[in-house]
Amino acid sequence: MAFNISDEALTLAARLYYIDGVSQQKLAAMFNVSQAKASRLLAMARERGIVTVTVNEYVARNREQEKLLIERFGLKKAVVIRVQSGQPAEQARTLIGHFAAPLITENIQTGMVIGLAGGRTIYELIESYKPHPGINGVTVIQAMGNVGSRISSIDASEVGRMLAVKGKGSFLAINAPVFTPSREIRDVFLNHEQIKEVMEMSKRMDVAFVGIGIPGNSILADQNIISEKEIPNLRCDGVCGEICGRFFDSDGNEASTIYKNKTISIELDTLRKTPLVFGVVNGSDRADAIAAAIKGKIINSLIADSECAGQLLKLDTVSGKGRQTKRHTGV
Amino acid sequence: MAFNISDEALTLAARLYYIDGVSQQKLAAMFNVSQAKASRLLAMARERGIVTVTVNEYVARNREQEKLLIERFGLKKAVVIRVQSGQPAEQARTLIGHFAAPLITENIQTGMVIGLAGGRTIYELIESYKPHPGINGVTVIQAMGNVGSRISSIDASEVGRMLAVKGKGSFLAINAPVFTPSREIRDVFLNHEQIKEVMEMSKRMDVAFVGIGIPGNSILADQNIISEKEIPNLRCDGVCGEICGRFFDSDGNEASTIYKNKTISIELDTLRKTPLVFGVVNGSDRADAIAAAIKGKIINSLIADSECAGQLLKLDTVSGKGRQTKRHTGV
DNA sequence: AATATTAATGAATAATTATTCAGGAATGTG
DNA sequence: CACATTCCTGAATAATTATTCATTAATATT
Repeated sequence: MAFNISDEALTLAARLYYIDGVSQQKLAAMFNVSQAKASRLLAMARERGIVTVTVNEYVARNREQEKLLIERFGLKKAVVIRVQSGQPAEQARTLIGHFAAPLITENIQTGMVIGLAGGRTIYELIESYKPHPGINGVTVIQAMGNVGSRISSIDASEVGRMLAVKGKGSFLAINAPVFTPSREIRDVFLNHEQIKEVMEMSKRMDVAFVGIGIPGNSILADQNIISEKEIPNLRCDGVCGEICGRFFDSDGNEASTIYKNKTISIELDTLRKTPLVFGVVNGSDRADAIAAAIKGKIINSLIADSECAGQLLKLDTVSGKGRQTKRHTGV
Repeated sequence: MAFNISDEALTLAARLYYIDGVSQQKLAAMFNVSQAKASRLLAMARERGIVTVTVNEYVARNREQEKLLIERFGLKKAVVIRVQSGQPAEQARTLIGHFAAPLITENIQTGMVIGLAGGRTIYELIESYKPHPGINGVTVIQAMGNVGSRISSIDASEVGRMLAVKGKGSFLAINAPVFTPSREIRDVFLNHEQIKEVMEMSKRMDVAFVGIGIPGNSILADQNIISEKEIPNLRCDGVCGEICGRFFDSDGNEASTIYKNKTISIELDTLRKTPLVFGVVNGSDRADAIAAAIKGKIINSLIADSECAGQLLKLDTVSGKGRQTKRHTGV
């Protein structure tokens, strides 16, 4: 019954299976072992490199665009995942998540403090993230309050929890809504011990991953946290984009909106002081917002799809104004 | 739903599946198709060569031994399949069948007349034989009468039938036992129209595959066609080996035994006139018999395992006598 | 355009492969 | 030597993949 597992034998098994198409069942009969063993032998053959599977290189990243982005926008890091033009957003997000995930692995070490917002692309990213086996403890900070009380898997609190688990670390949640009804209520929350702790810790962030929304399209709009009719007003207020529930103008400075003093989330200034802040984006409708966020130094790195990168690179050069916001006077 | 199947897309799919270990299910979700389609896409990627599976070369044949056999024994063709020493005979036969089968493909063309004996190794050989798709008609001749009336799948009649099917041709059976009780009965069979036809056709054989038995170990002994106590007598008669139920001495000349004139099978002289006659053998107990068959020009080619070939090559050189039969005077 | 023919597709299913689990052999340890 | 531990193993099962089959879409033919 025992079969001394020489490379010779494995090579024969692999040859019969992979080249000649002999099934594991038949292979097992030939070697007088169980099919389970045959499966294991083949796995062993693969491990030992007796079998190699080669796939024509798939060029997942657009290095050219990455280089241009870094040059033109002064980014620290840029990752551009290639997508087909017109590819459904859902697919694009999955691809970004899949191919950008190794970057997370690269940039997260034991002991780090990580700020994390929510959103579908960030979800995919963290979902695909495979921690280095050695990692042993990170601190994940929920970067913004909860968007609605019905928590879905893409919300910051869930995504953060997932990342903390993968990093064998702890998760600091912001147990508060992202928008409060009034400044006073916000202050009540901010003065709460739990939230103060989070805010304190946020100042020690090593890296953060945040999404970038635009008035009409963001996790906030999705969840009807911003009502439809509020959107034109935001535009009037000069809002170009949104990060962690904080709206900013085309220079990347926080805009004066009705939400400004009612927001519970990591502050833009905190992000500005964080060594590495990735904007994680997809879609070709928010190039202005991204440019503004970079200009205002809210983010200094980017994870995006190639369509998005393309739009960004089409903008008037950095010297010029990113301001292309169309002013609406209402709907 | 439709996904224009560019190499690009296939490469992505293949990369995700083969490199990143994404399941077909998930792949299907990513591409918005069914799992069935995912399976088909991957098959397409393999066909198009986007994916290649390489297995370290398994050296199935011992070319060195083949060369030596051809040189030393003056064989036309020799195929030696490597086996591990001590490998169970059953496994050895399967390997011989598997790796020698392409040789059948090579040597069988439409219109040929093929003589075929039975036996386990020949069974494996024919079982593994994959005809060239273009083949369209061969004539398969059962080379020896039936060994017992209980026909098993390894008997010449069954194996012959299988080969005829694969070659899209016809099968000429010998509807008679290999041994008859007397010379007279044999003659009755031989004078039967059906059998005469087979014998006539056998003179036109292009190629034949026959097993080589020894008194104590052959399909005949297995099936108790030769009784246990007859074996010593055969040895006394100078029998060195057996092909198609015909016993021969160490010079490869038919021996005088009680079976000699009671046998219904292709004649040794017919084999001698056949352009290509393969002895199909395995095991290390019949080197003498093989040498004798070659010497007597009953066979001119060989399909064997490396253990068998090794024994054969160990025999005193051709110049010498193959005669190493030990004489027994009884049991 | 109407019809036949071919190709493409996914749901259901069959076939195949990987994994779990429990039992036993081999090996190490007191 | 008794015992614990690890390693192997195959049966059963879970998971995955390939194929069948019926349907629909696309294309060609009249």
